[in-house]
Amino acid sequence: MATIKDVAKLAGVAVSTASYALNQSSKVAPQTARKVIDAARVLNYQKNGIARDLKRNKTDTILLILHNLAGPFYSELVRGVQDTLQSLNYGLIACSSMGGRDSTASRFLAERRADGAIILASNLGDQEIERAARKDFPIVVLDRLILNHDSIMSVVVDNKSGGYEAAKHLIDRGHRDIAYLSGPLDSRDNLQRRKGFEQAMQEAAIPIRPKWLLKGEFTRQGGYLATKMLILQGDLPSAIFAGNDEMAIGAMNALKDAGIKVPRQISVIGFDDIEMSRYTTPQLTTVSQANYEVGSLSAHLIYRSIKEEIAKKDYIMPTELIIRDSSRELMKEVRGQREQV
Amino acid sequence: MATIKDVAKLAGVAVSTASYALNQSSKVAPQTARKVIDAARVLNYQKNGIARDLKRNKTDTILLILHNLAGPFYSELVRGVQDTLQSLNYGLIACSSMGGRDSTASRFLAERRADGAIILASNLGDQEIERAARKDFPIVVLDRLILNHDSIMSVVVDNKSGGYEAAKHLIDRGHRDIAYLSGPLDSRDNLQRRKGFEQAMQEAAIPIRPKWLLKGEFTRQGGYLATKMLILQGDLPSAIFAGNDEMAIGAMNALKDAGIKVPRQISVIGFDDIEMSRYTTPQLTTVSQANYEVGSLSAHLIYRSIKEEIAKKDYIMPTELIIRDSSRELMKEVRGQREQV
DNA sequence: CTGTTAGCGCATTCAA
DNA sequence: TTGAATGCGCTAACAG
Repeated sequence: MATIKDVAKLAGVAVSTASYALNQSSKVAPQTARKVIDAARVLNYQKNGIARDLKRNKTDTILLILHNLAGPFYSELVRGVQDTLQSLNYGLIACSSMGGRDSTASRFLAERRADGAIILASNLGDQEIERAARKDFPIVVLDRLILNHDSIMSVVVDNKSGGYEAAKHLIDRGHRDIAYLSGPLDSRDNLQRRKGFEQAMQEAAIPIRPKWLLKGEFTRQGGYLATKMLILQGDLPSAIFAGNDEMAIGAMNALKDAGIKVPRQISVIGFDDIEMSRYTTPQLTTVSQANYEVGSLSAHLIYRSIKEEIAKKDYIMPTELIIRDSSRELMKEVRGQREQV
Repeated sequence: MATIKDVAKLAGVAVSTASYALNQSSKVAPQTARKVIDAARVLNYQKNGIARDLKRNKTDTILLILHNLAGPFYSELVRGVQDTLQSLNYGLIACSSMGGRDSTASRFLAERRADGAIILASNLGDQEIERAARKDFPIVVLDRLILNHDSIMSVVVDNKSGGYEAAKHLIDRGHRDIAYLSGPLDSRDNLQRRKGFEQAMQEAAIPIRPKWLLKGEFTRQGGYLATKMLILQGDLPSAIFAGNDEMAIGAMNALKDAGIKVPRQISVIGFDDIEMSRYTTPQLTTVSQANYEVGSLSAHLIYRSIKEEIAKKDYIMPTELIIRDSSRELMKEVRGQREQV
């Protein structure tokens, strides 16, 4: 590997001159620059980015930490981050936090191989994140609230209000027997969504039946199994509110397998508005989050933190109910029937 | 930021001793090590990974280059890479090649910020890849064939045979009027798939009608628009072979919008077996690639190249036809009707 | 405009 | 077993 020294030597100039020339500094005469550039080409010189980072003490790169690089994740969110950082002239690298303390994410976080990080990985401990964040290494967390830390900003979706809207949508259409398909209990998202659900039920004075509170781990399979159980129980609700779309899809699969028609016999509603939710049969009613905006905002926050133009602040983003075909008005006769039970 | 110097000072030892202690070397007395570890904890010391990389001249990290981090990409492939590298104790970072020479991918490639790269990004030039690859920076390319370079290995899917199988499947079921929905003309994948299609047509002595050769850029929208055009043309084929699933989905949407039933009135077949292909209505017949294996193999190849246990070699992976519901036997009466045309 | 020089933080060699 | 010294490749302050 040719180094800048070799280039300087071949061009017959000092290393610093070569460096200036290679970095398009105006301090160097055009002809000298020419010589340097030529020498670099001849030697097929490529700057060593690592040495550069070490010296400059910055990388112009932001780290995006996902639980699993192989998805499913919010592609709109990533797109928001990607577009924004590109326009700010920052690089973006993504890595996974799978594997605990040995994960690439943990390594990069601890060893500070970027200028900041955006984290969407619930398996990373708050503590680890808090230890990594500093003034010169701001972090935006997307899936949790970490307050009281000067260099950590939280951007969260208003899950509670989203959950409320979703539940209200069902209630307004005559549903009273509603099951909630829960995600992991340690997930903030899940908790908030459920709180919104509970609030709507309470306002409508509908008691929540424990046997219609199921667990599905936010996965398609989890939703499938939980719904299977629900079906086996015999006493089906008239609607299922799934804590996320993946589980809702699993639930619809289970219902389909059991010959139960959605939405004719049972309504299903999800949360997230993942792309697939437009391609299920029937199309899934769900709650949408402004994911692109979340991503873009996160990138801006990191950027402005680095440039120290910003005081720490946290954000709560609104949600929007997307009504599609998997939910519908409870039929009158069924309503009557059910009330007899 | 505390550096190793601070740790050494606090522990009352030399920097080298601190370094050894921190790296679990056996050259240091247990009690000395203890002191160092404690000092590190007190100072909340975190090693500077960049300095370490510079000194060691390696990063223990592999770079995965995707055209667009925000997908859609082959998640099974990424999973294969991810799992394998993790088991080999290598880190994985992913970045996008969007933005041409300013992209993070180009920077990382040129500045060699990793120990090797796996590339699945057709917008990167062969030349750029060739310039980056060296003995100590092996590259695996997945979407193209680059031979004659000692440090570049190609792992490609047998697209031609896949295209042949898909076309044959249609032909065997009585279809003769088949449109081919093409991806970007500079895409090797697309070209090979089409070649397979042409071969099958030729063997069956079916002429290829230029007006049924459409372009869709491998995107859903591209497939949608191309199919819209096809419909407007008036003379519909009895089957559409889309160069990838995204376009096939776009095509099915266009057909649905026009009230044309799949597969009753027209068969559709895709390529890739993306996850969504199981969730379309009807489910999409397509060609599957062993993506997990491709990813895993690529990771192994990089690893073994780094460890210099390997001679350069290229791989062609087989495909498999996945028959679902979007394709079916051409009805006899239609067959007759068509033959009159 | 150009050259000399001092580190960036760390791992590692060589002496002690 | 420990410590002093060196250099990875680069940038940037400073001096000329």
